[in-house]
Amino acid sequence: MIAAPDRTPLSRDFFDRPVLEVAPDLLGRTLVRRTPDGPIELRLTEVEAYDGANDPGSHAFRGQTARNTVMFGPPGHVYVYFTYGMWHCMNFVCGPPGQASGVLLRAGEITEGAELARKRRLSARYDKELAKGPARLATALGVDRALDGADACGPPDSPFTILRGTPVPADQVRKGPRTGVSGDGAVHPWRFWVADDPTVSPYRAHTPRRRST
DNA sequence: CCCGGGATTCCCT
DNA sequence: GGGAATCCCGGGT
Repeated sequence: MIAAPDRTPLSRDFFDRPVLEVAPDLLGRTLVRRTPDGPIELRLTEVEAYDGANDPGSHAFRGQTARNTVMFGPPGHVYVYFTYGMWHCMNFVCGPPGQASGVLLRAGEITEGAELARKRRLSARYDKELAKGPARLATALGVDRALDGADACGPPDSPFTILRGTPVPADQVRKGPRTGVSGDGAVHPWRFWVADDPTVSPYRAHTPRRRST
């Protein structure tokens, strides 16, 4: 028998801790995303920590701007950014206001509403690829900048709710270098994933692009 | 499977 | 101006 995931919401205090504690603790949790067409649920399998102003890999490293304002606010809210001209990615803000830490949601398993996720991810050959990678995850859940700042610890009809789910035992948590991060920010092993999970995204070291003239 | 190149727009310098 | 917390497709092995 496998115990059913715990559908109690996580409290805001869960996120009001050092980001390196929160990130591995998020593995196995259930994110509910309520779309106009119905709910989609995701079991988190891969995340990355970004440690505020101390972290050269963080969007908060150079201080507060219009884009990253939500990172400097209270924990438990969602920071959504747009990147590479095409994609959105989402984070949970961690630590007290001003800390500007966050956890990037890199991959997960769709456990409810797969038919809704498939409509947004037409290139996915298998369901395990629906949310395999941070931009794929955001696409599958219908997340864009309009949801920047949404509260994942708010009322039960909100766009997001994060549930206790089934936390992953420490001996099944793996860690390694962050994906896609360049320069000094690449050295930290702040990517966390569930051992042997088929929905975890493949590691690709950062490769600088040439520019066309 | 692995690797390399192109897409496409916003943000900060 | 130039890079970006990425993805997809095509070609080779």
